[in-house]
Parts: sequence; C-alpha cells; structure tokens
Amino acid sequence: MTEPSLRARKRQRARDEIIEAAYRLFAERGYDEVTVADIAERAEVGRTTFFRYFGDKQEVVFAGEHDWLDGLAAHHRELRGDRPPGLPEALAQVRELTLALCARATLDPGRYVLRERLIADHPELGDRTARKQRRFAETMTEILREHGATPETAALAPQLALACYTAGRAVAGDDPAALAPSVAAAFDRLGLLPPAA
Amino acid sequence: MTEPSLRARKRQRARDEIIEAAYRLFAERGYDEVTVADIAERAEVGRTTFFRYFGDKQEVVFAGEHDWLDGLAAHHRELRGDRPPGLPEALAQVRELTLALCARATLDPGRYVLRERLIADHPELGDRTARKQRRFAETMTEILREHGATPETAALAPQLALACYTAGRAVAGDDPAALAPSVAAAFDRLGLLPPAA
DNA sequence: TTTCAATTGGTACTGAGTACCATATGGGAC
DNA sequence: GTCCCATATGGTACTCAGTACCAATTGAAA
Repeated sequence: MTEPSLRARKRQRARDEIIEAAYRLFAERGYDEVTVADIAERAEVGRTTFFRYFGDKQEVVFAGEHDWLDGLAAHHRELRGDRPPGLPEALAQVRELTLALCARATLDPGRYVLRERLIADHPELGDRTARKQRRFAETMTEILREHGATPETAALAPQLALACYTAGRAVAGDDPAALAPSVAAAFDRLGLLPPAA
Repeated sequence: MTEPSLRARKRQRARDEIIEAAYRLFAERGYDEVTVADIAERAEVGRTTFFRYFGDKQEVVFAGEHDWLDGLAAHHRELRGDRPPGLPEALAQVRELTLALCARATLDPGRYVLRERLIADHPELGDRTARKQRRFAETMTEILREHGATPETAALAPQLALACYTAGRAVAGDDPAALAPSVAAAFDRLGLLPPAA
C-alpha cells in the first residue's frame, strides 16, 4: 500500500480530531449542550469545515461505522455462494456479517458505552441508527439477490438479522462484552439452521 | 359515551386541519419546500400553535399512528395469555397486532401512498419511522414479560415481527393492498408456528 | 356575570444547516 | 525552485426549526 499523500493525511487527521473533540464534549456536557460551533472550536477548525466532513451533528456520533458498511460487499464475497440460497442459507451468511459488525462496533469499548448512552438518552439518535441499519439491510438484500435468492428471501433474511441484532442489543444493555454473545444467542433461538453442508 | 366538550371538539378540528394542510402542501410542493409557517398559515393557526399540537415537523407525517400505539396494550388484552408464552406463542400474538397495524396504516390508501413516498424520498423520515417501531417493540416486550415470557423471548418476538413487517413492506412497495399479505407471507416463511392449541 | 383555566398567537431568541466568496495550500509540470 | 491548478479552508450572511415568554382571548363552571 502506497503512502497516502500529505493532503490525505491532513484530511484524516482533521476528521479524527473532530470526532475526538465531539466525543469529549459529549462526555463532558451531554449531546444537547454541545453545539457544532463548540466542536469545531475544540477541534480547531471552522464551523463550515465541520459540515464538510460530516453532513450533520448526528453523523459524527456514528462516524466510522459507515466506512465499514462501504466494505460490506467485499466482506461478503469471502462467504461463498455457489447455489441460490434459501432462507436458512441466506440467514447463515447474514449472521456472520452481523456478528462481524458487533465486533467492529465494540472495538473501542469506552466509546461504545458512551454512544449507547447517547442513543438511549436522545430519541433522534435512536432514529438515526435506523439509517445505518437500513443501509446494511439494503446492501445485503442486493447481494443476496445477486446470488440468486428470491426477492422475498433477500428482503427477509437481512431484516431477521437486524431483529436478532436489536434484540441482542436490548438484552446486552450497554455492556460491550455482552453484545456479540447476546446477538448470537438470538440467532440460535431462531432455529433456522441450514441443512448440513 | 358523553359528547366531547366544545373545547375538545375545537382542539380535534384544529389538529385535523393541520394534518390536512400539511399533507396537501407536501403533495403539492414536496416535504422540503414546505415550512412549518406554510402549514400553519394554510391551517389558519399560528406557527406557535402548530408546535403545541406536534413536537416537530416530522411528527405530523406520522400523526394518527401514535394514537393507535397508545391503545396497543388494550388491543393485546383481547389475546388471552394463560401460560407463559414461548417464542412461537409470543410470535403468534405479536403477529396479530402487526397485521392490525398494517390494516390501520392503510385505512386511507391515498395518504398511505403519499406517506410511503415521502419516507422513501427523505431519509430523515425513514429514520423517524424507527421511533414508532421502537415504541411498538418496547410496548410489546413489556406486555410479553407481564405474561411471563423470558427477557430473551420478550425482546426477540417483537423484533421478529418488525422484521417481517419491514420485509413485507419492502416487497409491497407503496401498494396499500399488498402490505398485509406480504407481511403475513413473511411471517409464514419464518415457520415458527406454535404447537396446535 | 364573574372568575379561572386553557388556548391562542405574537415576539424574540438559539442553533442547525446552506450558499457564497475570498484566501491559502498541497501536488504536479516545467 | 516557481508557476499553475485543483482542493481545502474559514468567514459572512441567510433560512428555517424549535423554544421561551407574554399578553390577549375564550370556553367552562359557579
């Protein structure tokens, strides 16, 4: 991999500093008591610049996860799909990606806890998680269709995965270590296993 | 039932007129091109009054459905729950309420179509539907727990119902007549039927 | 009729998000 | 190095959502 240009490095650093500043301020004062101007000031950029990196104030809360979703298709290629998947096979594939998403989300436990608290305390942030989940589901649906799944299967399997994710998340509370196991348990309870390969 | 007071009737009428005005304007110009001031003017109320009836601009899009959710617990009482429900039984119960919600949502087909289009075109409205769904799930979870379900079952069953709802909705597009059948089909494909009573 | 609580609409404010512009800066050509 | 261009920056000014406050109106009940 070639060294990124100075521009690219500066850009990445600015982005990181905005996220850092935002999370620090949210932790100190709470989401509502922090303005975009505050974040920009702390990150030592202009208010305008903030909006060049993030579409809105909410987006900075979910920064990072979007990038992972961009690579979702690539992540899935690794799971072979020789024959058109029925619902059990599709679900098994989506299950792997869902658990990978859990692992990714809890990489930084401290930030995970803070994010979960922000989401729990601010309905509009709870709403916003839906956008991420919609994108996950839409991408997965597309991939499943490419692999020959029926429209119904392709639509249902990702939604079932999200159901297990959300239910597991609810059971786990804001404990990062409990997330993946709870989600996996939810999948298990579905009892929709593919026939042995 | 006693006649509602003049105050109550006026209040109801004002609310209805705001909703009417909003939907007409959204249909004419689109969501973004309509300000709250526009809606208030068309409904012949003050801008301040709009915010007394609806917490924000998005809320008026989903007006009516919230009321139904308030009665969710009552609706469920009709479904007897003698013994602690396992996942199949819980799912069967939630299924009924989900289908009732579909019927309710498509009562006014024209408005349903317009709402689905608004949601599809405006991500922030898509996000907002999540709040309604969260409330549905939380209420159902609470009810299931009261009826003796385990925390895991109580958390999972409503989420599975939402998965079937969302998947069915995606398959149905904005055709109101297709919603309930598609959702019902998704439930059927889950194959998680309770043992015969 | 009088009194009280609820409802209303207006004014003024904060903060998110956008458009525009002039400036600065990194990358590449020569 | 230096010249040029595309990119990135920060500031100004604007619209609009949402909130706080207040004075005036109006329904309900005595």
